[in-house]
Parts: sequence; structure tokens; C-alpha cells
Amino acid sequence: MLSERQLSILQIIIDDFISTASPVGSRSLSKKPSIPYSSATIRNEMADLEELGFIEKTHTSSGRVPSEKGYRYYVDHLLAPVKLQQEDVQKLKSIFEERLFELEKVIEKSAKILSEMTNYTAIVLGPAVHENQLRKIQILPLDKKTAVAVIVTDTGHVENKMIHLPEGFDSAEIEKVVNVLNERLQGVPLTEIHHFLRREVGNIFIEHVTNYEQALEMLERDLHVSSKEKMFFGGKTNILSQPEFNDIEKIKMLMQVIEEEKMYELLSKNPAGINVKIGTENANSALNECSIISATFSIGSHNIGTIAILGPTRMEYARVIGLLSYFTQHLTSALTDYYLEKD
Amino acid sequence: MLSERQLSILQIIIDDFISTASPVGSRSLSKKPSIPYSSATIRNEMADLEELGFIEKTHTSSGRVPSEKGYRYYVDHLLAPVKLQQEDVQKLKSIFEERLFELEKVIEKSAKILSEMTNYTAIVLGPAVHENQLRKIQILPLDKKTAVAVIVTDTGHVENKMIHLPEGFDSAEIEKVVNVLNERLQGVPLTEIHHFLRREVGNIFIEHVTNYEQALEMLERDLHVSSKEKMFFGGKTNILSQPEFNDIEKIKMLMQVIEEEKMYELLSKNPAGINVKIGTENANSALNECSIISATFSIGSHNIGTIAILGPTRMEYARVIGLLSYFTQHLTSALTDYYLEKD
DNA sequence: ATTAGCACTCACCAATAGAGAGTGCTAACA
DNA sequence: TGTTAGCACTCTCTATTGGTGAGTGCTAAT
Repeated sequence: MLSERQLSILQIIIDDFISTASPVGSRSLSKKPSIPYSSATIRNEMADLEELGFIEKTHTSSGRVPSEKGYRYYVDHLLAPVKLQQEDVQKLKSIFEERLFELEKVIEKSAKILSEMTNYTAIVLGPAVHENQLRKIQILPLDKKTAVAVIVTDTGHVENKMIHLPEGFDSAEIEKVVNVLNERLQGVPLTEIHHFLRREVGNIFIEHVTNYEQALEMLERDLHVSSKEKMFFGGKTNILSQPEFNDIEKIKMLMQVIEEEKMYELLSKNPAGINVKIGTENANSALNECSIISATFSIGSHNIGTIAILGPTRMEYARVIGLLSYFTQHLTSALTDYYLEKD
Repeated sequence: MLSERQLSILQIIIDDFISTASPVGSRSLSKKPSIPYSSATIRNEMADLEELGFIEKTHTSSGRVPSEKGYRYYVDHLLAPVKLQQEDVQKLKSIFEERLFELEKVIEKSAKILSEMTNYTAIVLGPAVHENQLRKIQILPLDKKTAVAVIVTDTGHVENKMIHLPEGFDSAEIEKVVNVLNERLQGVPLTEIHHFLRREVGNIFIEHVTNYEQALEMLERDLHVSSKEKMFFGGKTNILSQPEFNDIEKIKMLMQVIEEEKMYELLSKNPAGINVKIGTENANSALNECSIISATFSIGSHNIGTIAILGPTRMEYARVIGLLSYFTQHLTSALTDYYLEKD
């Protein structure tokens, strides 16, 4: 429904605004070599584009600024896939120098590097612990009353839980319990352990463990694994350098959203693949002038994490999407090779 | 060298400025019931105090503002010990409801609560892992090539290390190694483990472990414990609400200092007890308009952590010092009871 | 030693004016 | 019919100005 000329004008307005952050006027557009029309003609086209809702004025006689709808259209239809710079590829590859079996290190480093490359804020939702499966459990007695339970998941995440031992629970008992747990619970998702405890493990305990009721209670009480993925941030303050955040109130709200783990809810329910949320699409009023581009990564066909870049709505969509998709593709294939080759 | 009258004027100026954040004039001082002098007299005294460097003007005809020297004098000589409010005591006590053997939880909660109580930013340097002593070590094999080493310290901190196993290192070997390590390294500070490995453990390995050289290498390579304490923050954005931080540049610098772990260096070398660093005493230009009040806590006579409050130089010194000293005293005695009773 | 009085200074605020960038509309043009 | 030149108009931005109020330093009187 938009003419060729309107499309190219829209594109140039958005590209221009993304790089300069100031409203784009008809005169500056008419000077571009790709636009061989006078400023008056462009004014007419711009009036139409405004009526259609793709661009806006900041005041009656200002240049035009992309609207949210404009950005949306730009992202959906005008975005030419960008070829990554050699330099960028190098930096992304350096992330994989970390040893893959320490997944959290890789993730932390990726947040840092991506934030440096983009000058926006990077957020990574790490391996979703609660979806992971139990690979191995061990209980180390420390003294008569306490012990540490060590839980290792299939993605190599290690979790520690302090536990209170029931009265007179000696290391022989512990060994029996651990053996049963390892035998019966291997491969069970961590969130399901609760259900499996009574159902699968209970009656075996009755036979082998003296005070099985207390042992079960202890495990149910202390073995609870928090269901939150770990979050890693890179460049938390980067977004403060953007000219649109020149207002203390805005900054405060924004930093609060970033600090107080509210990002978790925004990111955790994203579907697989690349997602772009623009301005008010983010459902948090502090992010009304921000966009979030997120991408998921997986082991095999199983999504295990999300990496997101938070910037102003006036964000370099093409470049960021290019970086994220390159990175998550390579991360996914590296992780898949590493973790699935063994089984 | 200061007269009684000068002292009380200085005190009132600082108290006033701390609560209002605006320069204090001679007229408003002369109205205070504790100052039975006219504004002209006070002006004379203020001129003297200014000459001595305790107070300053923001411009030629403004009221007075405390200088850094003024704050320093105030903290050192004028601070009356404040009795804590019943309400405050309640809140502080609620921190101890956490189970003491999960020290990190206690610490995290204390950061949060202290920041809420003061409206400043709270920073806690957690148990100094590297000074802690080894209490127990265990190695869990995951597959032929990898294992997890679990290290438990005397303060209940648990650390995981992924390790790469040498070729053909089976669980019998691992058990031998673990036994030797537990026997020989218990009570050794984590930082010293490196030295002890060759000296104490090496020749025992020669007797019992087949490929002892590789085993030693593995341990030396992978058992390295990071020497940094964990840091916990509370109310990172609180300080942004202070009226003195109305400048984007200042805010950016400040948030960067807070984010990028630079606080670690500032806090880690504080001596035991309560410390007050005012403005430029902090040796980081982003903190020139901030003060940091820090207090250490211990187990027995052994310092294990620091808790600090970061606010503007115009900070409620008396109250914060009261809160911190109450809190660290109680924390120290609770921890000492808990951890030393057992031995 | 203290204070009343006064001239003076400076931040803050509101009002004003001019410049610059950009728009919408109209009329002329190819 | 699409394009363009021209023009009046609008709005932001940046001084500039003048008035007000809070506060100071100094001097002379108490």
C-alpha cells in the first residue's frame, strides 16, 4: 500500500533518526542523492506518511520522527540483513574461548562483550535451572547436624543446598539415601523432584532407611531448587549515554527496572528465535522509550537461555539483530556439539 | 580552639544542612531557641568559621554549607551517640531470622534492609573466601573426563569447581585423592592450598596414586579459588534520589563506580571497626560528593566481612553509624556463637 | 561584646525578542 | 497530473532584561 517513494523516504527518515537522534526535515532529505525530489514534494509525502501513522512531529513545525508503528514496519519489512564486519565476528568468536563446560562463564562473557560492541545494555537469562534434569546428586556431611547437597544438572550447572540432618542420621544412612536418589531420580527435571520423592523414592526408603519419614521430610524441605534462571548483565549504565535519557526521572525508573530483576518476567516468556519488542510493546511503562531485541539459544532442540539487548527505540536494529542471530546460532551449535556428543 | 558558641553554631549548621540540603543563613539560625543571638552576631561567627575552613559559601551572598573539614570535625567531635528507635531495632533484628548457616543469605538480606532503612545504598563485602579455611573437599565424577570439586569452608561457604580428569582416572583413584586431601588440607586457608599441594600432599600421592603427576597438575590447575569476596548490594538506585545528584554526568559516573566492582578496592582494605570516609577522602573522583560509612563484622576475633553505606556527604552520619554499629555487633556475636560453639 | 541598619551581591524566575529550522498551502510549471 | 518555488506561519532555542528575595559584610550605635 505504500509507494516505492514513500518506502524509501520512510527508510531514510528512520535510518537518519537512528544515527542522529534529531528530527528529520524535508530539506535535508531532498539533499540525499537517492532522493531526486524537491523538499516540497517530500513534504507532501511526509504528510501522507504521518497520516498513515508511520512518522510523527515533535511539535507543529519540527521535522519528523519515526512512530512506534514506523519502527515496527521498518523492522518487519525494510530491514536489509546486514553483513557483519570482520571485526565484529572476531569479537564474537572470542567468547567461545571460554571453556564450554563452564556455561555460566561463557554467558557472563557474552553479556559483557555484546554490551561493549553495541553500547547498549545486554541481559542474558542463563540456563533455566528448573528445566534442567538431574544428572547427579551427592550429600556431604559436615558435622552431626548439617550437610551440603550438591546437585549437578545435565547442562553442567552445579547447585548447592545446605541441609539439616535429622537426629542420628549417620554417613551410612546418607550413602543409602544418595544411592537411591541417584538411581531413581536421574533424568528427572529439577522442578519435578518434589513429586517424584514421595512417589518413586518413598517406598524404597521404607525398606532401607531407618528413619525414612524424617529423611523424606528433610529432602522435601531442603532440596527445593529456586525456579529462576540466573541473570547476567553487561553495560548496565550504557543506556544512560543515549541522548533520549536526559531526564533524571526517566533514568531512575529505568535503572530500577534493570536492577530489580523485573527484566526476568519480560524476557522469560519469549518464544524461541529472535524477538523485537518496541516501546510500549514492552508492557512496562519505564521501557516506553526502549526496545528490546532478544534471541534464544539451545542445546539440541531444547531452549536453555535468552540473550537480550536493551536500547532506546532509536536502536540500531539491523546491526543488533545481525549480532544476536550470529552469536546465538554459533552458541547453539557449539553447545549442542559439546553436550549431545557425549550421550 | 573553637569557642562553645562556634561549636554549637557549626553543629546546627551541619544538622540543618543534612536535613534540608539547602545553605543555612544567619537569620534562620538566630531564630533557633538554642541560639539567643542576633543574626549579625552569628554572621560574625560564621565569617570566622569560614576562615577556619569549616564552612563555605556557594556564592558570595549565599548561606553557609559545611565543608569537608566541617563534616570531618562533626564526625570526630560533635557526634552525639544516637539511641536507635525501637522500630529500627526491630527491623535489624529481623535480619537474623535467616538461618545463620547460610551466611550469604543473611548478608544479602542485611544489604536490602539497611538500604531500605536509610534510603542510601548498602554494600556488603561477604565472607572473604580466600581467607577461609578448608573444611571439607569432595570430588564428584560426572563422566570419564569431567568432575566437580566441592569445597566447603569453615564459615559454611560452598564453592564448586569444574575439573578436567586426566586420562584413565577412575573413581577409586579419585577416592584416594579426596581422602588424602581431606586428611592433609583440613584447616588450610584456601589461598595457601597451592603451596600445600606439592609440599604436603605430593609425596603421599607418589605412594598411593598411580599417575600422581597428572593428578597434581589437575589439582593445581583447577582448584584455584578466586580471591575476591562476594559483594552484595541493596538499593543501588537509592542514591539517585538525593537532590545533589541532579546532573546526568554525575549519575553516570556514580552508577559506573557502583556497577563495576570498583567499590571492592575501596572497601576491602578498611581496618576493623567503624570507618567514615568523607568526600575526596574516598580517592575516587566519582565519589567526591559522597561519603562511605563502613563497619566490619567477625567470627571470634577474625574479621570476615564489611558492610558499608554509601550516601551523599550530606549524610545522616549519627543515625547510620548507630545502625551499623548495632548491626555489626549483633551479627558478630551471633556468628561467633554459632560457628565457634561447635569446635 | 552585641546588634540595628544599610548597601550590595547573587541565584532564581518570568517576560521578551530574534534567529533558525521546518511546515502547510497556493499557484505556477512541465 | 505530478512537481516545484515561494511565502506566511509556527515553534524551539538562546540570549537578554528586570524584578524579587535571601543573604552577606561593614559601620556605627548601644
